[in-house]
Amino acid sequence: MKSEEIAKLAGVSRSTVSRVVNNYKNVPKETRDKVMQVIEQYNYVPNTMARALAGKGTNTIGLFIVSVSDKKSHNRIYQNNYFAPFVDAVIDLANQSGYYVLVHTIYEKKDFLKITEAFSQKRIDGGIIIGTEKNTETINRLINADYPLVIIDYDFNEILNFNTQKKNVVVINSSDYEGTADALNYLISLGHKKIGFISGRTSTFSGKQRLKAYKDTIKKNNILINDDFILKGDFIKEKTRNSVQRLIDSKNLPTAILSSNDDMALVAMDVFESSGIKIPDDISIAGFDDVPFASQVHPALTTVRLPVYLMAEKAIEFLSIMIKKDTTVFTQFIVSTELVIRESCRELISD
Amino acid sequence: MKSEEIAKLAGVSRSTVSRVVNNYKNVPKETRDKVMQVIEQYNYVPNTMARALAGKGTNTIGLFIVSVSDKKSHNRIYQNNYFAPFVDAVIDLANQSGYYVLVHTIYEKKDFLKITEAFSQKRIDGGIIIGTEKNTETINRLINADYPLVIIDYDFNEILNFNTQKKNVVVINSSDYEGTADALNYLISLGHKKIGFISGRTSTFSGKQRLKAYKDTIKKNNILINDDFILKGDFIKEKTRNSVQRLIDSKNLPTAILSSNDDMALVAMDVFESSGIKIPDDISIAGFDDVPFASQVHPALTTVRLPVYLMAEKAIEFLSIMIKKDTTVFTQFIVSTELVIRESCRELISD
DNA sequence: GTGAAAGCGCTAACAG
DNA sequence: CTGTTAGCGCTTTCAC
Repeated sequence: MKSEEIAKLAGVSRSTVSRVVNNYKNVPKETRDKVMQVIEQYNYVPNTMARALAGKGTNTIGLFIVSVSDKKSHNRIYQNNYFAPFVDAVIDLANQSGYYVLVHTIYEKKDFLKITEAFSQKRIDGGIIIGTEKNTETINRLINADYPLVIIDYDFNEILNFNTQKKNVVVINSSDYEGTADALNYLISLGHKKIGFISGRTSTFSGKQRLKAYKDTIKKNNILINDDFILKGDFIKEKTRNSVQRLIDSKNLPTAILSSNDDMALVAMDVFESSGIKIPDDISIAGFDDVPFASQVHPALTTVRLPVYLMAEKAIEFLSIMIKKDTTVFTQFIVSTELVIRESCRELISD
Repeated sequence: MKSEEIAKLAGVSRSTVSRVVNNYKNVPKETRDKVMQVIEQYNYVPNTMARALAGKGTNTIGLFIVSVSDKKSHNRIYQNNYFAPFVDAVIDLANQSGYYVLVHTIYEKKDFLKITEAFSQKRIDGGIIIGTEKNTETINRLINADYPLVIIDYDFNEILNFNTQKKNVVVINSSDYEGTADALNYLISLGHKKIGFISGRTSTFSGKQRLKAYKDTIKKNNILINDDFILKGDFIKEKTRNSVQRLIDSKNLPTAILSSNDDMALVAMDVFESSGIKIPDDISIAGFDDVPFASQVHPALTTVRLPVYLMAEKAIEFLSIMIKKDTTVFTQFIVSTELVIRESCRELISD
């Protein structure tokens, strides 16, 4: 069923059918109704490929998940507690808004080409990029081409520096700095002074912010920073396991540890308990993200909640606005985190 | 950069460029090399929309997640421990094979149209359908249109009945019946005789099979089936919570319970423990699926592992074969489950 | 072997 | 208001 046939059946031309389909105003109600009836009767849906070729959008958005690492074994998304819920939420929300979603993973530098390709081939009307290690060059090319773009967890200043003209971009970040400070202040209020930190990948905006907030907050409270207490985790479980084990072997433990994310906090809990170190009795642990696991583990993990669903909602919302070209939007949107106190931290009773 | 420009630069016609791009044999190596060089130099990629319009495939597959329910509040995929890993695995694997993936959720009957639409609009070359409540009518229409299709968890006999001609379909199921029997036999070997069952949605093939296996196995072991011990869970957490609570209130507990999936088993554990009923001391519990949670909960859940990743691999593999049209494939593929014994079941010491 | 030309289904500028 | 016409970029007969 093509527009020509509908036209014939309705006794009009293809152009008129097109006008009706695209909701042009200059079609009399009578004609419109006549055409619409035939369209509905035959369940006609215009061919998207032809539409796209002729210059219209494709009604689909791209979701790119980048997880570039030096390692051979990549951190596959299906086993990542942070990506997975976001991905699924985006799909769900986009579909509800009538968009198709093209999802693509990026594990190597050359995969970035897939993003530009998807845009230049008109496969997508707009895109969302999430993940570690965003490629600045690619991002700038996309922005300069004025493709509607939403970037999750990215340094907005980088965009400001590279782009004099404001374009169609929105960056969505969370209050990583404040969230980290909140958690730390909570730990300090519990009487902790020897507070360790498991850092994430600092090539990530949030990873960088959380580490900075840790150092700043510790200093601000007149606590001496002990570099031995800053563990490298890089958001990778295996690496975290090793770092924590080394800390245990050093026989010099902090009384509390804040982790840059829950996945690493959970690993730490596991390693500590295997070594007979009880949580929260012997050491307090807090995380960041509030992944589903966090609340179901024993003891339940105290953590800083990242509103993943809200972030997905905002991403779709902004992208939708940009695609519809009602207005151009260039902004950073910051969602608030929230400290969720559970059972993994205890008050330090000073003698 | 379009084929015409490449043609000009290479000193040939668009047709020749097309032939080179599509790997036609009747192009002399010399010409091919000449064209290829220009293509690579300018990083030319043919426009997929135009290609699709002209009759070629789009190099993208569709992934449809159906979760139809009578309820208003749908069981969103992003919070479903069974769908999420499969979805993510499929995306990952498809991307690795060079496919783009279009993901779509289906929450209402009318959403099924999106599947046929995606195909008829040539948005996708093939599709994978997973989830509850598959719409037989839609599926038959798709099969008869000969669209490459992989269906997860579906009764193959339904397809055999409705389709005399063998078409391009493969159904991927797991050994639900055997897996259930394995778990039950394990429980029986532990000395349990009063074994309850939390059933899933019987509108699902796996849900039906698991229930059937439960009844058969219990009977086969000369144990009387107590209908009070068969709890309705329908793969829904809230429903499960209520069913379990009612069982507790009845004061007549089985000594062990097998759940149709882990999510419900986890809910049951939670409800029991809230009522002061210890696992596995007071009651043994086993699940099905082996979701990531299962191994990290305390006590770790004994369950039947569903090889989700393998299922995703097979789905892509078969779909790929069908799309390439090397051969037509019509078959059912059954992946094996495996009993994973952990800590949630204990031997019943008879006096 | 390779180019010319038609066509995939749709939109948009141009007339009327 | 509405039909006619010319593309969008590619594939594919059909000749040469």
